Order: sequence, then C-alpha cells, then structure tokens
Amino acid sequence: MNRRRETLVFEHPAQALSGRPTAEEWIETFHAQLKERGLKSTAQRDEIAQAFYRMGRHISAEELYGEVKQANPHVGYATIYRTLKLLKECELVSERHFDEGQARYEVLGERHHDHFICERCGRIIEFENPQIERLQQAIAQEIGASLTRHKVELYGLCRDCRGGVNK
Amino acid sequence: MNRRRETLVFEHPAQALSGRPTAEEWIETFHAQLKERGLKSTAQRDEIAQAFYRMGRHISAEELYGEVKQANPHVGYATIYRTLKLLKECELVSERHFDEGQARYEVLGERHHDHFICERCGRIIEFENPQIERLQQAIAQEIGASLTRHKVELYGLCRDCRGGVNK
DNA sequence: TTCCCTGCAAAAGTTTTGCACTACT
DNA sequence: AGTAGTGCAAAACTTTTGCAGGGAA
Repeated sequence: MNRRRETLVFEHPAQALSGRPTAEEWIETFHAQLKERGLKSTAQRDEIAQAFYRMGRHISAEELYGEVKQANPHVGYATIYRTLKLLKECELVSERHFDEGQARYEVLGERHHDHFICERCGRIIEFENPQIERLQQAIAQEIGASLTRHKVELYGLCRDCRGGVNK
Repeated sequence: MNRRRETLVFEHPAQALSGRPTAEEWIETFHAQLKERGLKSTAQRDEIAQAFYRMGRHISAEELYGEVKQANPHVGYATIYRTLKLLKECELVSERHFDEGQARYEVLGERHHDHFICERCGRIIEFENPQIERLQQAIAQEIGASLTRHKVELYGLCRDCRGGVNK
C-alpha cells in the first residue's frame, strides 16, 4: 500500500487531549449554556462536571458516580444521569455505546477521532484519519443523506495483546 | 472529489440479501454446529432460527419474541436470548448495538457491509465500500493491532427526511 | 436413561421517574 | 417567593440465571 501515512494515533492521553478546552473554559461554557436555557448552576452539577472532566476519557456513569461520591457522598445516581443528559444537550459530552451493556461518555470540543478497542485487555486507542472522514461524507452523498455524526470502531488485539501467550 | 464511485448502496432488502444462504442451508448449518458441540436440535430452536431468518434484518430480541410467540405462544424470553447466544457462537448471527438501549441482531454469512441510520425515521441503509475496508486495515497496521471486526455507522437524515418540513 | 433444554419467575444491571424536600436566582 | 434541582426509592427496561419438569439422543 503506497498510501502516505495520514493517520494520527493517540495512544497517550496527553496527545488526544491536546487542543481540548481547559477545565475552566469548559465549565464556563456549561454555565453559559445553563443560563441560556433558564436552568440553574448548582454545586452538584459543578462537582459532576469537574469530576467528569478530570477523569478523562470514556467514562461510564458508574465510574463517574464512584468518583463524585468521594467528594460528596450524598449525590445519587439520578443526579449523575440527569447531569450527563444535560451535558449532552449542551453538546459538551457525547454518549457512546461500545459493545457493552453500559454507555460511556466523553468530552466533546476536541478534535474528532475514532476508536480502536482491544478485545482482550479493553484498552481504547484513539485515532484520526482524514481519508476516512472524507470517505464518509462521500458515501453519505451517494446515499442522498445528510450526515450529523458517524463512528468508526475497530475491534481486535492491540500490539501488546498480540504479542501475548496465545495467538 | 474526483474519486470514482465505489460505494454499493443496499437500499432494498433484496439487494442486501443477495448472496445470502437460503433458509434451508442456514438452518442446516445451525444443526451441524449443534451436533458438533454435542447440543440438541429442538423445536424451539428451529422455530426461533426460522423466524429470525424470515424476519430479515436488524431484529431486536423483543421483535423476535413477538414473532415467535405467534407460532408458539409458550416460548419464553429466556429461550429467545439463549438461542440468539447460541446462534452467535455458531457465527450465524451477529449482535449490534446501535445507539439504542437494546441490541439488534443480523444474519451473518452474507457480504460485509456498514450502516447508515436515519435519526428521524429510524431507517437503516446498508452500504459497502472497499476503500473504507482497505483504510481500516491500514489504520490497524499503523496502530500495530490486528483486526477481528469493525463497524462504521453513519447517522443523519435520509433522503426522504431531508426533504421534509423542517430542515 | 442421561443430560440437555425449556418455561417460569426471580434476579441482575443500567437508566429513568415520582415525590417530598432543598436551594438557586 | 417562586421555580428548578436533589436524593431517595421505586419503577422500567433489557438481559441473565436458578430451578423443577420435559424431551432429544
């Protein structure tokens, strides 16, 4: 394959996170969006949003609940879910369903990327490939559809797991 | 974009289904797989497998349950799920999680394809694009991973819904 | 005859909702 | 003060499991 190397691979969180708004900017946007909708800023919403931002990528509601609980043992699951829903509506967070029972959430507002999921160790590697992006737009056009979002998920064995004992 | 048109779009079930094994071949394979594992063929398994094959594409457990109930009002959900699990193990069925709460299942053994999902009317359009396939392999190589499966899902408005009232 | 399979009901896991109380604005 | 938000518990929804009885090999 004589294609020039276009894919950017984000194996280390620091790489993937570059270009992402700072925690302050992000929370500020959240507050602005709340105000715009006539909704209130509360201590819980801030705690949850901050914990979410701090924890990093591909967080489940359960993990977020655990984290927030440490700072404030009184929060309930309901508030976690309600706040995540709110963050989605404000387009600060996107919800993803990898092949599991539960949803995972990630911070929006950084560069678009897709995911590789290791089927053995569960590691998630992000990558970005402009050709795939272009191709998807072209396909939508052929279908006659407009595209609002898309996802590419690759499943397999990561480098480390390939080198492992079996296979 | 001066790319030549490579995408095959399957908008009509008949197109997507071409090349798929017949119901008889498919059930036969199921029986063979069961025997190989020392498991039994039963009336319920056949009913479920047949209903599944007959119903076509992207079926949920609930829909399948409803269909099978009509022929045999005694079947329970448990048997539906157990049989779907079995069909997956026999690689006759694959499970998919689109962005919904429930899983959907589709017949394997036909050509690989990806999905466009209309966010308004729920219509699912299948397509096949060799470039995307190649690109995904190339990306996996760059990541250093081996690929066992992958999915591309495009979300947006289909041709009909775009033409609709708002937007 | 021996297990495997089935149906039922209960359980488990995730997410949502009703309600009384609390607390932003 | 008024309205939206919170916590709790219960409900809803999807999927899994335990168990006693039934059926394929």
